[in-house]
Amino acid sequence: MALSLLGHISRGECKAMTHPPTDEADGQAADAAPVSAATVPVPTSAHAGPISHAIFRVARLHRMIAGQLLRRVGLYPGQELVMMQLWERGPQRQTDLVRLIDSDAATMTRTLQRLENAGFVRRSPSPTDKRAVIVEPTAASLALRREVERTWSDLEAAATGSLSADERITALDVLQRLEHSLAQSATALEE
Amino acid sequence: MALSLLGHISRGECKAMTHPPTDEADGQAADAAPVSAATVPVPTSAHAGPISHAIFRVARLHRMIAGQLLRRVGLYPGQELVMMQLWERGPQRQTDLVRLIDSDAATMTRTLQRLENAGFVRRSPSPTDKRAVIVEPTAASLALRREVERTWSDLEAAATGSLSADERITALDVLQRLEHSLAQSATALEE
DNA sequence: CTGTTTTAGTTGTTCGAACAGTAAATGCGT
DNA sequence: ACGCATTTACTGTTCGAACAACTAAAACAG
Repeated sequence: MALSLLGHISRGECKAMTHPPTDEADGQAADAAPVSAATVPVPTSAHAGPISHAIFRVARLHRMIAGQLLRRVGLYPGQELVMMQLWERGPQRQTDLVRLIDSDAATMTRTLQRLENAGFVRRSPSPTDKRAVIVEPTAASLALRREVERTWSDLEAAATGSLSADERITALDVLQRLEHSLAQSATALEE
Repeated sequence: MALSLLGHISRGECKAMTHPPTDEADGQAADAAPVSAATVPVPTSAHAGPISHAIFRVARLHRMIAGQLLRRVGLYPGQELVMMQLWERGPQRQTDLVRLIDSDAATMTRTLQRLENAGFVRRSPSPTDKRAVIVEPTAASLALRREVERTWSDLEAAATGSLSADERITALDVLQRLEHSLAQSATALEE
């Protein structure tokens, strides 16, 4: 059963979102405003934080679809980011990748070990810095590049497919406002 | 170093998003349209899918902050969703929780085992269905409820703190459009 | 009633994410 | 030149997420 993709849609009351694409379109207004009764399986969290909850759902769906698309290419989510950096910027130290991808050194180490085992990456000690490891994409990995790029455009299409040009601009604006807001909170949380 | 929170902000070139809220507002047009030079550390993925990439970043920040807030309460991200369902709806079978949270049966099993070890949940065999396990919140867990609810409102504030009422409405609308779009794609990907 | 299918839950495995701790090399100030 | 903080990378651990395979019980069909 898993999440099986669109598992989150399976809460039956979310009418306009059931699999048969029969009646659609009116979906978003319908299940947001009314809040319905207490009988509706709207997760508790929706009361407390509608936008947080929406972010959560969008994020999960987005990640899920990305995972499905990447699976076809033979990568796990996250690995594609590393490969794209390597393809675009060439050989680098792990630290550089960590900074660019904005990831964790530990995660990067293990992800690169897996990419190395998969044959997509070669790692060699840096001649100038005995601590550093230089990472570079293998020739074999180059065959993936097109597929990964197509995956990204597929993913973008999945997210924005039913949006007009104006809506996409609005979406980007909203997302950046949210990011800005979250980033501010993150700084506050830090010290 | 980890992600250290706001690690992703540390790429200095992302002007309109640096901590000092000095010049903001113009952000989305600035780093989306021009694409700048090739020297800017805008992740490769941003070219291919600006909205996808924005979703990804918002999702990560959101999850990161949620993790920080939940840590104070003694829960891991995801566990709070289970507890909230239990608090609001009382004893349930695992399957019900899986459907409500929209999670995975395997994940639910292990999450509940951990919550049981932490003393927040009690699990007992169902008297009517020998397959099922009834899960209920412990008395000890009730002390958490307020804190978790405060966590959710804190998280909502973190995401929407710098947004006006109108912007929040727009944000919710956008997120629901994105969800709808992604959900549609998910169905297409399924069969 | 018997045989098949569906449902509920568990376990195993492989991922990334995050935190802590470690070791080695580098760099910097005195 | 020495000492000390920083940088770089790795390991261990615990999470959730996702997939596969499996058991046992229930529901269903004939």
